[in-house]
Amino acid sequence: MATGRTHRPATRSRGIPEATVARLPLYLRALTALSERSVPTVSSEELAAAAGVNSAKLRKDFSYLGSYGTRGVGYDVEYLVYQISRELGLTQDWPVVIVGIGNLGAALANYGGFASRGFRVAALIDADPAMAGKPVAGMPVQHTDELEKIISENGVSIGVIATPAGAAQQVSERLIAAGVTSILNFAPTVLSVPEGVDVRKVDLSIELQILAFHEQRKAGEGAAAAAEAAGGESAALPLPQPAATRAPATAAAPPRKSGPEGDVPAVMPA
Amino acid sequence: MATGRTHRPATRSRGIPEATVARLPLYLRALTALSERSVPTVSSEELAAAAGVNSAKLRKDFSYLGSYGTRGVGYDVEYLVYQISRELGLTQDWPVVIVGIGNLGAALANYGGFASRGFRVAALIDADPAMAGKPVAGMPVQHTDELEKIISENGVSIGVIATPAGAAQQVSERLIAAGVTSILNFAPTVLSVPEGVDVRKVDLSIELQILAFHEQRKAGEGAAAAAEAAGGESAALPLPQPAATRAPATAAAPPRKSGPEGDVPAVMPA
DNA sequence: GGTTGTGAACATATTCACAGCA
DNA sequence: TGCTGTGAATATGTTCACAACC
Repeated sequence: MATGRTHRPATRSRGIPEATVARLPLYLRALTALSERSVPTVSSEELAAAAGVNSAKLRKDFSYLGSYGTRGVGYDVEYLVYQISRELGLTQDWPVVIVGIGNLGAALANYGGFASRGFRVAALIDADPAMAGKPVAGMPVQHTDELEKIISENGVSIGVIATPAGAAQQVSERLIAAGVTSILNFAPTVLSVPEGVDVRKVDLSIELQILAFHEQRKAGEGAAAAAEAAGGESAALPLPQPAATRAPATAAAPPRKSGPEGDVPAVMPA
Repeated sequence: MATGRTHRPATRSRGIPEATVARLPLYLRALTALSERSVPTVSSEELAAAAGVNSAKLRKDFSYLGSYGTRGVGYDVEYLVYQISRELGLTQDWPVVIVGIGNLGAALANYGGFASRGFRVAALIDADPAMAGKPVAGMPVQHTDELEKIISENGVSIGVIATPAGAAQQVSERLIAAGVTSILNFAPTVLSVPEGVDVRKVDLSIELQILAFHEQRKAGEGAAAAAEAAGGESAALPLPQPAATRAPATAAAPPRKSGPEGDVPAVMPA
């Protein structure tokens, strides 16, 4: 059951636009790097370049947070780091559980930039009894039976799902019932969650398919555009040949519309 | 020196809006599931629910592809699978290389939904000589020295970067010089690439920080909203206590603006 | 009757361009 | 003079609501 939606309906939480929120971590990372190099101030232009956006966008983004810059000078790096951290809620430490300790879960557990950036891995959880007790990233894996206890004892409100697709919905339900209200989902499924729960998804094959779409387009028509502005270190891009440049070797004739007999090409074997 | 941007400037490739392109894989996945259950047709309403979007959006998205539905009936599942696959360029097989075979790279290599969905792992590449020859996901890891040869011999145009952040820029340059024009970047860095090259990034800590932002907001004000529509199996959400409900235990007094002396709170240890 | 396809209305996001201030 | 902060202009995305059609 639960026909609920997946992303909360863009509530424009307090005034800061979603698009801006999504870029704050980027700015924060760039600022942290500057801070480590003891750079005292940056201009919007410099910071924007470091974060990979344009400066008008960055200035507008910052304007939602307040007036933290100095005209004619730029932004104080340390001060901005603090303000953005606070805005993102990183001045407190968020305990996080990772459910599903396969290759991916282990990779996530080992990910360094975790603890350092406002998050703490409270537990690693897996359904396989054989995994229980085994140390991953210096931490014993715990069995799914303990899930509810772990969540409530540690006050966990953010869960990461790295299970197979089939288990994800059920895991999310248990997490939510136990008190989790934000989920980062690596499993390739749409999660149905009640209102008030945030879900973000990370999906390899979706990303690849989006890239494939643009690749196809490049190969198709203006295959010149790629080489065009190739200034820099790359000498003469050899214009890649993606297997067949644009001849669908699979799939013979596209079935004519409204003919659901069944002789349709078997794209997508499963 | 490449001051280039990261995402291509939303070229509205051929007419299909980016936002629509980003959802096509979602529809495709839902349709594939229906196809496996031999469901012959779906309404926009049903399919939208399965994909986690609303039906108006779905219909508008499909309208960019053409008129593939039948009024009063719905969409023919097989036919739509074919059309979307074709639109995404999945009727051909894209060879892909994965660079950086650590935990994450291995996880990606083992990801099943790879081969089945229009992509083929052409090679696994790692800089560590000790890895060379070792089989991962039934495939020998090859050394970075071979990168250029692998790319050109296999006509690879899509590369996946799963290296540490420090190596990512350089790897991307080599990939691009060798002919890659689309990159999926898992390393937490902004890549500078020449125009014509597409980069998509997947970044754990950015996603977590976005979730933290919304979490903080929930905890702050209307902490009631979460419990509100909690219909279903979850009995009485216990309103999680995220460490400190809203008291920045770290960071004492926010440094006053334009005071770059250095007594700024040490948020973000690194 | 039921469902698609789509203009029109609305909402969000980006970019421009410049006034205002250090 | 140099840079921020922001209104206004534009572009993109979403939703509504209904005519067209099966």
